[in-house]
Amino acid sequence: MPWELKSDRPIYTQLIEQIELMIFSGVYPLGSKLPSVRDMAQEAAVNPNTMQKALVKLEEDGLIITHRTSGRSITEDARMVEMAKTKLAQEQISDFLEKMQLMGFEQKEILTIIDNMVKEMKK
Amino acid sequence: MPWELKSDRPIYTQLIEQIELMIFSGVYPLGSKLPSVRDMAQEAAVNPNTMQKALVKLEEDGLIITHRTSGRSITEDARMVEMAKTKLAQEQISDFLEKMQLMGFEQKEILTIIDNMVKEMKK
DNA sequence: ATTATTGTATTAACAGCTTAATACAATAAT
DNA sequence: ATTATTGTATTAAGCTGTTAATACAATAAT
Repeated sequence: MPWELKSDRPIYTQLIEQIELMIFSGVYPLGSKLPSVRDMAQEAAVNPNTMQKALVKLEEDGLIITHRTSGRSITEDARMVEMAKTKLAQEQISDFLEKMQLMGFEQKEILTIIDNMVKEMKK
Repeated sequence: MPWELKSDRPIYTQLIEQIELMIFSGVYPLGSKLPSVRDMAQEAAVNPNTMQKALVKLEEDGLIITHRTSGRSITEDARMVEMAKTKLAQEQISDFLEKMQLMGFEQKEILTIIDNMVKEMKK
């Protein structure tokens, strides 16, 4: 998964989101060790300070543990990860539904549209 | 519809999005006159320059027409509005589905979740 | 013990967004 | 004709995000 960074939003927030996704989807398994700030920064082609900022936030959220001089690792608390994942999913869904309704789509319409798109993707 | 402006993204982009929604949903009907930049800025509690920036972009996209000294109005080209609306909707849906899949949800799961949420909303 | 690697902190510079205060140009309203 | 309203442009200031270059502190590796 290449790092996809656009310029329309702060980079560090995008880093946070993408690292979250990698945790949720198991790219970084529970308890696994993360690369160093410098390595992750280089891989994402951003400044170490920017990556640092993202990692600090993820630590505040409890998804990442910092071991002062031996790097960082993903938390081993599966419940915490699951909760964060569920919360994000619900936000995604409600934001999406709200916006579609603001655009004037009926709930029934929305379901139909998604249904069709999912069928398309299965092909 | 109160203006909802967060500080995590440029305000002018949020203004663009919200005005688009108002056009798509008919709050501003086709051909109708928009308030002046100054009035809209005051209503949204932003600087006139910021509102101006958003309106200029909407004009570039063809959704708004500028009448040099007598204000702006929504385009009367229903086809153009419909196309912009469809394009936005498709972006919303594909972004949403992509993110849910990155989080590790199966397509079937996603449909079920949305189905349930829509049923919830109907109550 | 020494070295390398880790996270962390600091300072400076630059760019973009936002606000503020004006000013100008065109024209609708009077 | 005059006035008011419209969009537009300019300049300055402040803030945040980003990069860059360094330095420090703690400790794992040797």
